[in-house]
Amino acid sequence: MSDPLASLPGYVLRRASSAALAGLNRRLAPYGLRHADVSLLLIVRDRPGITQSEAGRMLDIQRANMVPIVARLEAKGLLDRRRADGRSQGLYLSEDGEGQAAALRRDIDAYETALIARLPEALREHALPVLTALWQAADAEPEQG
Amino acid sequence: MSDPLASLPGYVLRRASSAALAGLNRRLAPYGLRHADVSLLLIVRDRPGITQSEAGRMLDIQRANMVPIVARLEAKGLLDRRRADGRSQGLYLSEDGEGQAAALRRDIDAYETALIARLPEALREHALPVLTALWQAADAEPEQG
DNA sequence: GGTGCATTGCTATGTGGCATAGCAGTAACC
DNA sequence: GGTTACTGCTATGCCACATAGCAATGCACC
Repeated sequence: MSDPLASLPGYVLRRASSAALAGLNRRLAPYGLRHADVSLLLIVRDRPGITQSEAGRMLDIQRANMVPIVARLEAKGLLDRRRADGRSQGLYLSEDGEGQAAALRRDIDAYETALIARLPEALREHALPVLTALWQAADAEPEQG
Repeated sequence: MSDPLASLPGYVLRRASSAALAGLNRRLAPYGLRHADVSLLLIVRDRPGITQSEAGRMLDIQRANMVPIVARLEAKGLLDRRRADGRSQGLYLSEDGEGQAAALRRDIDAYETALIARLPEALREHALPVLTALWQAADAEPEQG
């Protein structure tokens, strides 16, 4: 099991991420939602009236790829679109959407809490700061090779 | 910028992972290799003669998905296949493969080092332990909802 | 107050990672 | 020696993500 890749933070990061995502998807399956859908739902819950493009920028999802996500959530009756100006539309949770979003948030929080609880105690407090810093560090990348 | 998802380790983990992967892929582009190819190359370098299935298990890649990866690396002349027994084949680096693998390893190490260096100093030492523990924690998952 | 430019939501399309189902050939085990 | 397990493989589909281009709209600036 002495994996030559185990010493590479980037590789371990990727493996941890995909394992965690798989776990999350198991939780999400009963809702019939994908994790991308859920992230949008939670954003809109926090910022009612946010624009599709704005939400896309926050979630780092291209405008083109927002279309099917919004359409799916609207078709499920969780999301409403209201024209904000001639070109953009504000996103709002429907009543159903509010309920689902609250339930999802509870489930996800529970999942995340359980995940962190499974870490050795000494590492727990460092988890979120490390991840946040890594996100920032990886985003703020090179520019030059 | 007060993102309601920023407090969810799983979400931050995913964002960090995809940002880091994007950076890595930029490094890998000159080689014409994908990160999955590279991980296999490094595994074979560490364990010459390893079987396709064994490598797949280490990398958590399905047998079916190993096929095109091995084929690509073989077509590039980086990897050799030698029949181990009637059904399995041992994987070995070619001379070219050895060279490429060594160069890749250097590049990737440099990339990873730079990534970690961009973290606040107080967090650096915790990064790999936290990630490793998260990987393990996410893998060792629930079983029950 | 009209013109050039940026933005929005969208279609169409391609790619890469990952999953499952099924198959033929081989090995291992009783 | 017959069942069971494993290997490499084909075929196929899903999802996330990317790019190019479009019509409609808003905005800034002269």
